[in-house]
Amino acid sequence: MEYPFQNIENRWRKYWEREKLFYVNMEDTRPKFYLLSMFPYPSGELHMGHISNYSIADAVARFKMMKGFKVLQPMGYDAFGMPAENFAIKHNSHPKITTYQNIEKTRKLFKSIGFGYDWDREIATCDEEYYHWNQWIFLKMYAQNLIYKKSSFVNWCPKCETVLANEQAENGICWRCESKVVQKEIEQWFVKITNYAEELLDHSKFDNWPERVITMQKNWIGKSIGTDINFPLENMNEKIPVFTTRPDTIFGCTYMVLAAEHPLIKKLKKDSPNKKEIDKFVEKIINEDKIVRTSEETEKVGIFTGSYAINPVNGEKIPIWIGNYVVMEYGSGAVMCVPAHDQRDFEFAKKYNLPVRIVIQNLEKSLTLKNMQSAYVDDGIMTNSQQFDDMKSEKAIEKISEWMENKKNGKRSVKYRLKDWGISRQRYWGTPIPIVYCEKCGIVPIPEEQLPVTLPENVQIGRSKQNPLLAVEEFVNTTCPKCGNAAKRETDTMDTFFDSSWYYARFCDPKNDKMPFDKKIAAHWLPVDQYIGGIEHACMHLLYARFFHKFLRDIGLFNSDEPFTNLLTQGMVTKDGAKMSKSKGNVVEPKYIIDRYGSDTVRGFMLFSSPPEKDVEWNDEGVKGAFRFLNRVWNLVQKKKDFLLNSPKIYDENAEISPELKKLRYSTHYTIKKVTADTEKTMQFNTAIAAIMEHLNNVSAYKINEKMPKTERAIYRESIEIFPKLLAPFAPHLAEELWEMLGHKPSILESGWISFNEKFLVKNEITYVIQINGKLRSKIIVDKNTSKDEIEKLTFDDPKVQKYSAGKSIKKIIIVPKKLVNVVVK
RNA sequence: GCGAAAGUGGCGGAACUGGCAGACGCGCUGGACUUAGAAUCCAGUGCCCUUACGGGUGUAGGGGUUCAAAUCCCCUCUUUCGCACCA
Repeated sequence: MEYPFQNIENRWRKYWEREKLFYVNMEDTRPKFYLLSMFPYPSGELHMGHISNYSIADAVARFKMMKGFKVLQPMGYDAFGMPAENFAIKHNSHPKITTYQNIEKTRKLFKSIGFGYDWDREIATCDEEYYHWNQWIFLKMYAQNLIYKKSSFVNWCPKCETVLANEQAENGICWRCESKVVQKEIEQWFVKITNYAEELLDHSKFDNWPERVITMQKNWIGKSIGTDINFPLENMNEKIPVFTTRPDTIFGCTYMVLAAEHPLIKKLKKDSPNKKEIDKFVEKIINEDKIVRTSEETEKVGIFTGSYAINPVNGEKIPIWIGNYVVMEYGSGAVMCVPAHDQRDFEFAKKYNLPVRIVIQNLEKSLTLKNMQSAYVDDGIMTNSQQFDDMKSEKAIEKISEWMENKKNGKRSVKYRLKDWGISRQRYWGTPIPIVYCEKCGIVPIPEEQLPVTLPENVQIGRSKQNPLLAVEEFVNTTCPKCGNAAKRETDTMDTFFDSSWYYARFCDPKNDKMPFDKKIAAHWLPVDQYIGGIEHACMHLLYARFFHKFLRDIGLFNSDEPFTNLLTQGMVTKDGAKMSKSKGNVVEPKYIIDRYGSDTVRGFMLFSSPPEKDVEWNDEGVKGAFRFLNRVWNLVQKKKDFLLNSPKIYDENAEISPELKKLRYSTHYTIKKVTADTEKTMQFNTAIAAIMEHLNNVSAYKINEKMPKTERAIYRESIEIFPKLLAPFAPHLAEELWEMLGHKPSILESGWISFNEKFLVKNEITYVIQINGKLRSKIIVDKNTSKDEIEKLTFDDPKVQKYSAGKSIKKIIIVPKKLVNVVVK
């Protein structure tokens, strides 16, 4: 018979809610533990990925509660953004209606699973009470000069007259109308995250972050140390700054390449005879996919501008080209080209017959223009470089930089691959940017007291081609906060990453209507002790949130440097080797599985099938296995309940007991140790659950009878009493039920975690593995105190050893204490 | 393309700091129970040779270091994630 999971789960969910077990009380003086899972986009359905993610978090939360912490586990919704807007268009409705409907559904599903959230703290980023503070933070950043406007390129569909996200413009084709996407230059708002680049590179304040996330962030920020050098233009009173990490090669610079987006091109082409070709070329390059364009394998192409620059170190006239392999986003959008010592420049120079000059020789001095098949990019000895000849190139980097600085023609500098963060979106469903444009006063930020700038509801979604806000006259037309004259509102809304960059702080004080959160309350809860979410957020979300934290610290709202002390990146749920998605038709509905087997089974399966940071492959049969396990535990307790309740709880630890009983007690204490360590240290719930299963097998194998002496009854009782305790993080409803069946008062979460006795884990006998030439041939069991000499003697007494060493000479014998013996024979 | 990871039976996975490969679960095979099925329980289960005893072989592929390699090093292949307007 199946255990009555439905009754059990309903009953305990109601109990937890009634007793407010997961609602945090600020008066509670126990140490805090803030556990946060990345909040979901409310699509109206939870998929298995969510269940997996939140089951991991809930297990940690419950474990920490039992360990005596005051656990804060909140939940909310990342509700703004393109998918929500598109969902509404598809259903011919309004995002506000559909989003709140979907939130309702999502909340219901969460509640049906019994996750331990403090629902009083629920937030949705599309609530006015939330995005009010996005605007407030925006203004604070604006006041600190961290926000500015600049023109940049966006994907633009000429037919739909709308800006497209990268995913809507795959392969340069509009997802709706299949027109060719072009790059359009528009003015957008940017956040100077680069001001914090150096501090973001400092990962030393984390307790436990996956090394790979740290590496990815470091590479994403991409610090490089080099020199800015100015190249004067011939016949023009203008200079082109270039950034180079190899100033030592500057005497070998024979031409220069600008990015197609470089602002100087407009000036240069004026006097050029081939103006039309340049325009055509630039347009073509700008509209190419950047990943493809800058790929090493893509053929380097360029066009001569007709203008020349002067190499400041030797006065040489060098041609200025425009090329596809230079991007505007990095450095200054211009590079000095040294074909002999940079592979990209080398290929470009070969193609267009530009001069190549060797200025760094290898140690053998064997480089010649004729034998060069590729650029020589290593260090070496300077040559063709006037006063720097024969110097080591590493030293020349220093000397030439110094020389340029003295001549006021350059400066040592540090550049980052990290770009400033473009937060403008030409879309409706997001936080309005609190700015007005006044003819008299220019760009005017809305005063704090006048916040929030409410997102108007009266819009036609999906009808108008451009940003729907442009058509809402009562929104756009306003008065200037400075001079009171008529003015226009900004119609761009914010990137949703802005919303999710500080939500962890709002959860600490979600109802505050004076501030985004109270300083003292935030200081109490932050940083988040454990953050859990997908690896896909390694660079963007996690860097943005770290940046926000540092900014809010700098304006005095936080007293910590980092938002998340520990990070766990969990894997996704796959089926048939692929991520579950509707288009692939491999979605498993959580609701169906929960109705059939219960939430404890689904949690158990998710946690058992693989370690948390790995993907979980969904398997219908595997779920049945988890269900079977919980049934076996329930049946065991159900059957033995009366026997156990009539057995003593404590026993004499020193009493002589049978080897079988000793084994059972060993299993009990070993399992507690294993589950505790796996849960606490590495969150390896898969091995923790495996250990509980193993213990169940051990207990089931132990035969009992009514006449068993007291000590034996007590040890047997102990072996069963640990099940509800150890299962409480993974199968919380069943655990509560079993705890009560065994005569305890609920809730088990308030009963404390369980400890083991190291005394019962001591083994007196040790099994040594005997290897001959590294191959397992025999085993010997010896007392734990046996000396090395004795072990060696026992090894040679072993018939197997004699068999395999017969007629051979013993070369060596290696004894690894408490493990093995390896005999090398020949 | 660049950056970051991963690869172990039929499947999910386990293996401390280099020391018995395959814990635990699924599946499969055989048995018990049953009118029958489902469920449950018991036994077996990497592959190859062998009736057995036993032996060989095996952690994506190739090479190396070591008494000893899934684990360390080099090369190759495959898969996954990210690449700045998906969140």
